[in-house]
Amino acid sequence: MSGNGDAACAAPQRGAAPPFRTVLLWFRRDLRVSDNPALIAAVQAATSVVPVYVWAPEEEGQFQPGRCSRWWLHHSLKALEKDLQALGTSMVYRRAPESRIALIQLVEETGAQAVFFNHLYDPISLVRDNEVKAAMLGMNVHCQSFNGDLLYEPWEVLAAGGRPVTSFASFWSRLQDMPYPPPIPLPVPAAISAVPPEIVGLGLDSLGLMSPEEQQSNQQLYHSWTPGGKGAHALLEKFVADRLRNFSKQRAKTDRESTSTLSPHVHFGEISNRHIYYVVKRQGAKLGSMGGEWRDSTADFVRQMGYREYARYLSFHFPFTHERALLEHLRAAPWNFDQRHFKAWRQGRTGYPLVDAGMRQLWSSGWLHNRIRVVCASFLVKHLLLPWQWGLKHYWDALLDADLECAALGWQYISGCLADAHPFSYMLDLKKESLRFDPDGNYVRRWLPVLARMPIKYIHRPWEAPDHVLEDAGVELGVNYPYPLISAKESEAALARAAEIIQQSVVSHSSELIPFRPASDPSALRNSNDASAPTPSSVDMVGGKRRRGRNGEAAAKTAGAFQAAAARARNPEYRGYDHAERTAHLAGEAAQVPQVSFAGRLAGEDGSTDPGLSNGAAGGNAAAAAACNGTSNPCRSAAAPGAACSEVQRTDPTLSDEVVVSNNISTACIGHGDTNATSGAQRVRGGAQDRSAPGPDAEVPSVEVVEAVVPCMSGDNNHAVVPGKPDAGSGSKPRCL
DNA sequence: TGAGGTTTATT
DNA sequence: ATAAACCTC
Repeated sequence: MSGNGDAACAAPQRGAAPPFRTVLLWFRRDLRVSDNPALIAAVQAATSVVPVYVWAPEEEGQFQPGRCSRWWLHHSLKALEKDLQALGTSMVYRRAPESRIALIQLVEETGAQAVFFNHLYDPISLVRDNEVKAAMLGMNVHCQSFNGDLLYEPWEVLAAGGRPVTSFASFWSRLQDMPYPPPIPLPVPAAISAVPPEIVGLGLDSLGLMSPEEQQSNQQLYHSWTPGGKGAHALLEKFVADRLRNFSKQRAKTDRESTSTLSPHVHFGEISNRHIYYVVKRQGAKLGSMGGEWRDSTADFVRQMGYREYARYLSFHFPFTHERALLEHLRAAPWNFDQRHFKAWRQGRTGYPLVDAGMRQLWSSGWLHNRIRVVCASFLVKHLLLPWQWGLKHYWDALLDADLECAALGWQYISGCLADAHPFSYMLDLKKESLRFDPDGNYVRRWLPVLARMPIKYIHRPWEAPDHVLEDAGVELGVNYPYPLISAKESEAALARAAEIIQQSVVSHSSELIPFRPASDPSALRNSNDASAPTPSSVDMVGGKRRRGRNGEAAAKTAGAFQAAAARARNPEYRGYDHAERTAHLAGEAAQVPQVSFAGRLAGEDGSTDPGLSNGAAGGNAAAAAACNGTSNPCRSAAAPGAACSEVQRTDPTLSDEVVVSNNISTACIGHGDTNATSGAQRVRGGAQDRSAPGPDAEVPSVEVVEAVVPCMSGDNNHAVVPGKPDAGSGSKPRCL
């Protein structure tokens, strides 16, 4: 008995009165009634349970969910509401600038003596949840949290010396050698007492998760997806019955039918991953003897689940991986901060059909097959030498299943800043990938209709096609489909140069500054105090002067682990190893390093200049245009709204685009974490990716690139100035090869 | 059969 | 880069 079983400690003795009169059940990304440890515990521990969902996107900073993600959240909550109603209760919705504030209010209104919730592991939640606990402690309210998301908690899986492991292989083998199984899924409670009538919340609709302007863009989502636990379980059943058997062989196929497509369900916790784990395991055990493919496929699928598990593990132990590289050597990467390249990538106008098809599918459907995510991400980082943080932010804004921990792991993997990934210098072979994942070109044809009539031979490299072939296919390079943004040769050379610069930096700094492989640094985690918290437990008690039963000690350790993780997340200097001795050096370096961000704003392009971009809103980009005209300013800061952009606005005649570039935009925009054209409030409701208004070009992720060493945007010529790179300006002009 | 080359996956 | 899996002679 482990994990969920511990939840029983909160249960009353049979016949005895429950220890609490009222418990707040705080839902977050555990939107389900089955296998929900916090829910079960609350039902057992309280006479009255008040389920609550707080919509407080502002506290997520620049990682507020995008349109598709919010659409999903809305419908997921709706489905949960229905499930709760069937059990006899309802959801209390609140809108607040901070979850903590709403919870404090609700505690006061309900007189709740306890708050129960399930753990989250992203850096933002680590901090917030600990602040919530502190607040509850201050109010003498019991606060108890549970493992509702993972097979094993991050502190249960440690290397010798209590340090976290830093390679997936060791993580995975440890996970499989654990002496006890992952928590067994819990049942749906028989009934939940109704919320007292005097407790009122908002209606789901008035949270504004979907805005009217987005409705049109959201229409197609209804056809492809069914958010909610019921949809999730149906999907899992179908997957196990139809596709699991051949998962190992088929999953590289890029059409949607090869994978489980459960990720958005899993992200919002509509279905417990432990449930999935046991279903798949059982299937493998049952049918493993019937053929190797069952064994391979179930193991393979569970391994994919392991990546998600590992992502949370890394995020917990190194709560900066969504913005800084795990291996520090990428601090020296000479990123090519080129707005035009970044924009072309987002719009799917790089001239490489597989990448462009992927980027258009991403933007228009919110979904991408994993392999295509890899191809597009790799193209951004390795071909265009753009910082992976920019790509991460765009994926975050566009993906239906956007998940910060998985994003951090994926992008760091792509960028070569994990100990067990490709080295930075490795470049994906696009030719090969195209042949492997889209041999017939059907994927490209589907998402790039302009290439629909290209013969197979040239569909992945239209720039090599003879004129008459292009003519027959109705393709005019440079007109309705772009020339490659950068040639394979050029990008290879640039990558090699970049890798050299990085390598030099590593060599010259490694002794005193950069442990190339922090994984093997024995001083790793010296400044964390969670090394002593490996005891398995799902129960976390903070502030409970009440029950410190037999699990009290383990619970205290769990709380300690979370406090330590929150402290790490709060500490901007934390890099997974003792940082103090290097601070001076870093501070010296930081003084010469302008913080680079971007607040590019391109107006009036979209469909009007690119007929191939079917999703563009031709001529309808009023919001973006207004943003650049100063009607509303994309660069806002609380202190000086609109201060940053006007002085650096520039027009680039080669693109008929207004390009807003700034050197020190970060100081003005970054703190705010939001450089969208719409106001903060509008953005929350979804300005971000509303296709009926701004297209992908209007989406301006503000991502602080803190690890760059020198590159800065030149206000003069709008291209990155990269030391050691002779033709630094080469990326600034549209390419016609 | 096994040495030796080739492909594939790595998060 | 590197190892494992997969070919081939």
